[in-house]
Amino acid sequence: MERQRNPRGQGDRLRTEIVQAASIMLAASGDAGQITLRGVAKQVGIAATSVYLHFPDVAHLVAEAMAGFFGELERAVAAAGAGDEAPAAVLRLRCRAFCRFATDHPGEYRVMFESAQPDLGTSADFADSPGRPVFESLARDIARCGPPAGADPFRLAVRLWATLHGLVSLRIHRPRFPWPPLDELVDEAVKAAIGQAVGAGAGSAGTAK
Amino acid sequence: MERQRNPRGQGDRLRTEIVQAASIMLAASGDAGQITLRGVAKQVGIAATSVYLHFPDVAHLVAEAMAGFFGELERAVAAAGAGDEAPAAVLRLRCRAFCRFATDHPGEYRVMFESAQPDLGTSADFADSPGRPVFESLARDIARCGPPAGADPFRLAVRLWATLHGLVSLRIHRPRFPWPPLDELVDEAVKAAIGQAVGAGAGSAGTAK
DNA sequence: TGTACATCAGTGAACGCGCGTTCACTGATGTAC
DNA sequence: TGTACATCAGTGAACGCGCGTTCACTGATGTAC
Repeated sequence: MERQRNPRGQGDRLRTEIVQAASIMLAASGDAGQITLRGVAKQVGIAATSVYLHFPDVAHLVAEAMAGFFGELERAVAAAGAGDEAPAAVLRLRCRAFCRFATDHPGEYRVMFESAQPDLGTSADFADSPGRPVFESLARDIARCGPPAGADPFRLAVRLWATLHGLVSLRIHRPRFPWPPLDELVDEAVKAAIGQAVGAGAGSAGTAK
Repeated sequence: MERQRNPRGQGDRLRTEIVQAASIMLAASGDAGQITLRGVAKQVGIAATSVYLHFPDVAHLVAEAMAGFFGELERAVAAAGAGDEAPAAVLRLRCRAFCRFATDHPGEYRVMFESAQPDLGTSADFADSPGRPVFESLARDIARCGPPAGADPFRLAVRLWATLHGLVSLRIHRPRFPWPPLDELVDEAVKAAIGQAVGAGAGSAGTAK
C-alpha cells in the first residue's frame, strides 16, 4: 500500500486523484460542508499538506468536483435528446434523463442543487449559477414544442423545472413515501407543461423504474 | 451577564431555552448537521454538560426543534384556509401559505425537507415521516375541489406538492435566478392541478411578493 | 564524462481550536424528625 | 425551633480526536557547465 511518487512532469496526476476522491466523498455525503481536507488526503493516501500543492483551499477543490458533476448532468441530459425525434419526445426524454440522473446520483444532486455554492474568493457575480445551462436547454426544448397560445414559455419552463426538482428532491429526502413511478409523474408533468399528449408509448414501460 | 439558576421545580425552563437556542441556530444554518452541543450551550450561556441534564443526545435535541418547525408549518397552512371559502380558494391560499412559510423561513425549511432526519435510537419505521400531515391536508383540499374526471387525486397532490417544493427549494438555492413572482407561479400550478381557474382576484395583487 | 545545482513531488511534526463525553463536584433549597 | 439529610440545578476540569494551516524538510530527477 506504499504510494510511490509520480514521475517528474506528472504532478498533475495527484491533482486528478484528489478531485476524484473529493467527488466520491461528496457523492457519498451529499453535503459539501462535510468534506474535509484531511479526510480527502486520507482517502487518497497522501499527507494532508500535499493537497495544498494543487488547491489553495477546500472550497476550490469542492468547486472543481462540483463542476464535474454539472458536466455529467449536462452530458446525460443532452445525450437523452440525441437523434432527430419529435420535439415533444425530446423534451420528455430529457426530463426523464434529468430525474434519472438525480435518483441515480442523489449525493451529487444534493451537492449540486441543495448545498451552498463553495465560497471562492472571486466576486461570483458575473459568473452565472451552475446548472443554468441545463435550465436553458430545457427552456429551448419547451419552446420547440410550441406551447399553448398565451402561455409564457419561460414560465412554463420554470414550473416544469420546479416540478422535476421537487419530484426528485422529495424522493431523495422522503424515501418511504409511497411514490408513484417517477417516469410516469415526469410524463404527466411534461404533458401538463406543453398542453398535449406526449405519447406514453414504447419507451414508457421499458424504462419506468 | 451572570446566569442565575432556575428555582427549584423549574428546571424545565432551561430545557425550553436550549430548544429555543437550537431552533435559532438551525434556522440560521439551515443544516441539522452543523449544530453542536457545545455551540448550543455557548449560545444559551451554560456549561456544555448542562445540555445532558435534559437531552441524551444532540439528535434528540434537533428532533425536538424540528418537531416545533413542523408544528409551525402546519399551523400556518391550516390558518390560511380558515373560514368557509370555496374549496379552490382554500387550496390556493394554503399552497401560498406553504410557500410563504418556506421563503420566510428558508433555514427551517431546509432543515425540515432537505436535511437528514436526526437518527434517534428508535426504529423510526412505524412513525411516519414528519411533514406528512401537511401533504395529507393538501391532498384533502385537492379532493374537495373535485379534480377533473379520470385524474388520480393522489397523483395530482403529489405533483402539486413537488411543484411547490421545487419552486421554493430552487428559489432558496438559486436566489439570483430571475424568478417570476412566487404567488403567481403557485396560482398557475394550482390551476393546472385542479383544471380550472382559481380566480386571481382580490388577494393576488395585495400579497404578491 | 563529472559534478554542482535547481526543480519537482511530495512528507512530517507541530500549533491552537472546537468537538462529544466522562467524572467528580458545588451550593442552594426543601423536608423529615 | 433546630438540624441532618436529600434533592435539584447546575459547574468545571480533563480525555482523546479530527480539524486547517505553518514550517522546515527530503530525496529523486533533470540540467548547465
